[in-house]
Amino acid sequence: VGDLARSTGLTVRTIHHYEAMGLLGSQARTDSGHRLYDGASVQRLYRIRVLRSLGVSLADIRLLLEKESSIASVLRQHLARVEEQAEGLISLRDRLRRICRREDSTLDANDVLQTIEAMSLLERHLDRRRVSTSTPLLSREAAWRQLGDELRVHMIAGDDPCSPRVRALATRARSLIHDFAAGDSAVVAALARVRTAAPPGNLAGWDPVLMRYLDRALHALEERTANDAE
Amino acid sequence: VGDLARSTGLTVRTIHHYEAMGLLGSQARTDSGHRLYDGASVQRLYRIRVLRSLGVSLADIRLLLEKESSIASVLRQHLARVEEQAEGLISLRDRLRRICRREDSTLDANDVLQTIEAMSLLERHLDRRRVSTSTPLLSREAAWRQLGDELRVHMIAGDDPCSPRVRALATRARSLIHDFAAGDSAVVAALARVRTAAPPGNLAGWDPVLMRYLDRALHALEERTANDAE
DNA sequence: TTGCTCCTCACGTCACGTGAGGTGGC
DNA sequence: TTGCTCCTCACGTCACGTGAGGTGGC
Repeated sequence: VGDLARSTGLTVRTIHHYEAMGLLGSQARTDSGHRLYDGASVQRLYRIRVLRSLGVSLADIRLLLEKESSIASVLRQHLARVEEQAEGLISLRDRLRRICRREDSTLDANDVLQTIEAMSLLERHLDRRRVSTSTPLLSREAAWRQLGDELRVHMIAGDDPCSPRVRALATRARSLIHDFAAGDSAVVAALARVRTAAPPGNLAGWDPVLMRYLDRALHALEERTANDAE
Repeated sequence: VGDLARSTGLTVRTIHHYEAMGLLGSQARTDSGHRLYDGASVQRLYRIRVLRSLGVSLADIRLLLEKESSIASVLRQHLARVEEQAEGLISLRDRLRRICRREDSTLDANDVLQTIEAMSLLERHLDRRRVSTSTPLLSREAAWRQLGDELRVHMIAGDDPCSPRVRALATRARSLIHDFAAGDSAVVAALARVRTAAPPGNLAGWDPVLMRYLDRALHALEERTANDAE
């Protein structure tokens, strides 16, 4: 009978479900059809409960109980899945945080949606680069960090973003950006949008204020290039 | 028709599903019953797609599209859910990592399961404490950190865990432990098990080696107390 | 006779995927 | 006539929750 439920902390329905899924062997029945359980059932349910608390699927638990696979391998496989899920969820969380942070002021739906799309486009681009590119990410990050440090000096000194020294740095930044984008102008545009609309908190030593400063310098650079072309 | 599918990157079935869920208004039909879509449909589907990529539910998206709620509020609510999920998943991931790390050597299923249960018992206890206790967690952590620093000196010096100085520290540790357990002996036992079987990597400045050292000292202390009692 | 537990279906959850079976346009 | 697209059901997913309707034991 299901005093079992009370002693295991499960619901009766859950126990029936486990039985239907084949996690409990066939139980003895009383004349009236009521199930009879013994200590082994309690033990079995206890194990199931612990494994379920880790999120292991009933199918995997069944394999385990049938001794067709070891705890070690099941848990390791499960860990792999959880790692992947957690990574995805953390990245989603961070994207949402960045969007929600700035969004109190600017409430235009279209704008927000485009920013979101820019962010996921960049994420996809990063993933592609991660597998395909030969230049290690670390050296790129070092280049950005170096550039950020130099640029910050000018920003703190209050230099005009159009001044020649700053412009030289902006040119370097632009080249790094185009290098990263690998000829994809959508990536360049997405970078520009994300940089102003939902800047990452701390990436390679850059902060939002510094990014805005770079943005002004890049704008100045673009205008100048346009003028030269005329 | 569903060239729409190709131009939005969705499957035909997905579009039909969205329509069934009320996310697309009623479409015009051709004589033969085929649906006709226009630019507005593309725009609508584009928005749905972006929001779905954030994991927003179809129900929430519908509310948004019907202007019954703002993007800002929907995204903030969604963020709250995601934060909670991520927190849970991260804690699960960390528990699994700690279990899998040691588990290659000791493969006894019962042992592993009991360790898992000890870990979740501690987690629950921590949660309860977090809301009920008046002593701030930070001061407890500081006490542990201080104790760890002192103990490490003895460990590095190669002092016997039974020596009087170390024993004094172990007594302090035991008092901290009982304070944390608040009279619950199951918590004390769980702590002992987790400490040896699946120690956290870095908690308040403690590392597994230091924990094992403390463990030996505590054992020595217990034996001595038992002897005194005789 | 009245509560209580037990039983067995069976629908609902969430966002679709995947056939199943049939019809219109080239 | 032959492919292709389109249509509308409808089942399956995962771990149960939640009644629905009926029966045995006190």
